[in-house]
Amino acid sequence: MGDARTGGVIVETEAYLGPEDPASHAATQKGRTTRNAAMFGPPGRAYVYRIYGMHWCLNVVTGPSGQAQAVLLRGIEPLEGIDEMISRRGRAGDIASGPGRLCQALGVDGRLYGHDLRRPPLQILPGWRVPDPGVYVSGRVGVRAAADWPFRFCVRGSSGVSRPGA
DNA sequence: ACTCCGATTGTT
DNA sequence: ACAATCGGAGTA
Repeated sequence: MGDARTGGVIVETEAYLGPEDPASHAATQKGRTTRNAAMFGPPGRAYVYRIYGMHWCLNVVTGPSGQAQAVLLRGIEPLEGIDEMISRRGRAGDIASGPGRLCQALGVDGRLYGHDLRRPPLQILPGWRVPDPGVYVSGRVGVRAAADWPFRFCVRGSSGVSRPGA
């Protein structure tokens, strides 16, 4: 089966701002390009891009049109269609912890560029509140510029977090 | 046209 | 510690 519904709870995210954020694909020097165009579009859409020539990364555009703000989804804790996700990943461990793994597990690729995340085949649904003590903040992973900006949010103790910290 | 390198992952 | 792998972005 390659059509089983898959999904989980988002447990690790990273925020990226617009021109004022040197680590953002929308940084001033770069401006609007073909690749980051979705970032400048309306919120609630998917900004998908390829990294290192082999992995996909999924962002949720968050700022209003023109502001180019987005949130990178770095990890989910698998809930539905686990077998399908394991099949897509080709391994049982680390199913969807990490931006690349998350996309592979959910079957996300460039076809979803600009997709409206309120509707199938990929949607974000209401979850539940996590009390502040259950969340910790850290610097961003894998970036050179502004790596220390406290924009990474993780659910404490979750197995879906890619690089567990405090 | 050419070079550099990345919001990563898996293996050595 | 390092290879895999390639298109985007900058330079010319």
